[in-house]
Amino acid sequence: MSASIHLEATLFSGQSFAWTQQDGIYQAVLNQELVSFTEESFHTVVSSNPQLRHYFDMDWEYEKALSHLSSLDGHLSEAIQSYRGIHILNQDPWEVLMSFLLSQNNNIKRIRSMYQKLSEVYGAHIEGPWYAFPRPQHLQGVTQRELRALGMGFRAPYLLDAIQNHAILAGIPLLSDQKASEELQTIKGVGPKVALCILAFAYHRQQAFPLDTWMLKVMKTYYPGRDASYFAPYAALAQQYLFHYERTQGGRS
DNA sequence: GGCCAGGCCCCAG
DNA sequence: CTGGGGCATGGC
Repeated sequence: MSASIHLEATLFSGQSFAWTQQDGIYQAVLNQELVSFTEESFHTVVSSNPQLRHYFDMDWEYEKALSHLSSLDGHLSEAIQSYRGIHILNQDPWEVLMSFLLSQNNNIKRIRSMYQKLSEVYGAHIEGPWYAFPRPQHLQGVTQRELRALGMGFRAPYLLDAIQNHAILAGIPLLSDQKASEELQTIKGVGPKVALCILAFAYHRQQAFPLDTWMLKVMKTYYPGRDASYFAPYAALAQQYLFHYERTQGGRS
C-alpha cells in the first residue's frame, strides 16, 4: 500500500475541476453522488469503496516511480519533496474531455467556474448546491447561442462537436498512445496538448506529457534540449509535479 | 486597465 | 511543415 496521498496538491493541481475545499472539507460529485471527506476521514471513506480507490489511484506504483524520478535531477527532486503524494486521478473521460476543451487559453480558476456553470445549468441536481456534471445525453439539443450566453466563448462550437462525437471515447483504451491521440484530435478543439491531458488524466497513460505555457517555461529553463523521454516511463507524473511546483513556488521569489 | 491564462483553428508562405 | 493573428472572457 502506498504511503500517503497529498490531497490538496492532487485535487487542486489542475487535473480535475470538480473539487472544492472549505473548512478542511473536500467535496465533489462523482458518479452522481456527493463525496465528502476531511484529511482525517479520507482513508476510512476511500478504503471501503472500490470505485473511490480506483478514482484516487490508490494502488499504483507511486513509491517506485518517485524513487526513479527523484534520482534524475535536483529540480524534479525538489518538486517531489515539496508536494510528495500527488496522485494522477482516474477520471471520467467525458468530463476530462469537456474540462480540457474549456482549458484552452484559459486559467484554472475560470475553468473551474465554467465547469460548475455547465453542471448547474445542465447537470442533475444531487443535493443542496451540488450538481453532477452533465452527461452527453443531457446536452443533446444545446445550441451554440446558449453556450455562448453562459460565457463559454469561442469554445462553444468545440463543446458541441464533443457532444456529437463523444462515442469516440469508448474506443480509446484499445489504441496505442499515438493512435489514441490522433483519434481524440478528430474532435474540434482537441489539439496535441488537450489530447495528452485526456490520455494522462482519464486513461492513466504514463507516457503522456502535456506541454502548456507553464511547462514550456519549465522545459526551457531546466531541461533545454530534453523531451518526455527523459522522464520515461513516468513522464505524466513528472509533468504533474513540475507543473504544480512551477505554478506555486518554483521560479517565484 | 492591460496582461495573461493547462491552445487551437485557419490561413499564408 | 512552420509561423503568426484571432479568438471570448474574467482574474489579477
